[in-house]
Amino acid sequence: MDEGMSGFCIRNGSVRGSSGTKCGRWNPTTEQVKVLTELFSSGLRTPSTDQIQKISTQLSFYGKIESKNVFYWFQNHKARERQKRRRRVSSSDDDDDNDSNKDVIRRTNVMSVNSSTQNFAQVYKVSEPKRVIETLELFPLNSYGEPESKNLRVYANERRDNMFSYTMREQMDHPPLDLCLSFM
Amino acid sequence: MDEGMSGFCIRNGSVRGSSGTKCGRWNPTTEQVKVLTELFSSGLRTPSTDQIQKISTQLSFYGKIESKNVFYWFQNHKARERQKRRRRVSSSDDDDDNDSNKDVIRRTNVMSVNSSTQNFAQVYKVSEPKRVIETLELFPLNSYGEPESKNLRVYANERRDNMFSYTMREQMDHPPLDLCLSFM
DNA sequence: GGCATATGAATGAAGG
DNA sequence: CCTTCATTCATATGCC
Repeated sequence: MDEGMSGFCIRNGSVRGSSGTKCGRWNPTTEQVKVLTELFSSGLRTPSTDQIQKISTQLSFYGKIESKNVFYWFQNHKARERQKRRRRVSSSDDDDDNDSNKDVIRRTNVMSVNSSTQNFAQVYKVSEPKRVIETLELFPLNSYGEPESKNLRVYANERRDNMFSYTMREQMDHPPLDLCLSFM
Repeated sequence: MDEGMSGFCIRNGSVRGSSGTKCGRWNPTTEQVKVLTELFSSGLRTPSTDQIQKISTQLSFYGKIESKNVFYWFQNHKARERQKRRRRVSSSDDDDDNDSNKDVIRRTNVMSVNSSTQNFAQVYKVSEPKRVIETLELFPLNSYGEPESKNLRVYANERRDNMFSYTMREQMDHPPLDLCLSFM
């Protein structure tokens, strides 16, 4: 409804090219897609608002991007993967569309954190002033068997592999930007 | 979960999409969306069951609709408006935006409505929070995206014939408030 | 140039 | 209210 036809791009007279600055809808750069894809394959499927923000901020280095783009990207990517599986499977093979692990990343943790991690708007629930600072729990990745991570103040290099210590060395020619996607 | 599908592929009258009017889920007509949007921008956020019922009844004139559709519409609209707000806080850039409900009338397919000008006896519970209602501004008939001459606020008397006159006369037991909705 | 596919964006419907 | 899933719409892009 609002934007109607996704045309927020008020065509400033310099677009419509065929490269880069297209207006209208987000056009991810190769690097952005790459990072997003890696995050996804690491198990991140439904990033929290916080994560979205961080990812977005990091990716903005490669080009214009907004939080919602990240949000949609994950939504779509997940949905399509499932859809594909759904379509092609149905063979009732062993492959039973095990998507139940969708919450593999979140669930269990994110929600319980308070402090700055309010989800979209936990504001109304101004009840507990409990701990203020805590550290967000890292997402469990492929194992939830880490319930004891009380001291989750883990950082990039210390993590298993669900975290990208992106230090683009290769094709990088931009500022540091070590993308430590340990967000959350 | 008992509603089942209620799917009715209805009329193509002025359904938004351009493609096949899929059935299965409610596909609001532009008029319905318009009214809902106006109600929302007037301050209505969480209509009571009673209001939902009435709104639904009135909107059924424009096409199939059920109470639950109205209910969901408000829930979603409100939630998304909020999310949009939240998300908007990142993106370093000064992404100026029409955060206001610029509500574009998607297709403006102002079909000729057999305007029966029903009396939209709507119970606008002038409850606590907002009370911004007075008269809804008319919309630019069949033009969209064009500059709204600040002053084209037309009122009831000027309405053509597809306008609802919110005049709660019947079950009214609250302040005046005549909501003049102009449809297309 | 249209048609086919990929994918960004939107939103109805639930679940919790 | 908050989060998520399923569908669908709208474009961009690639192929012929």
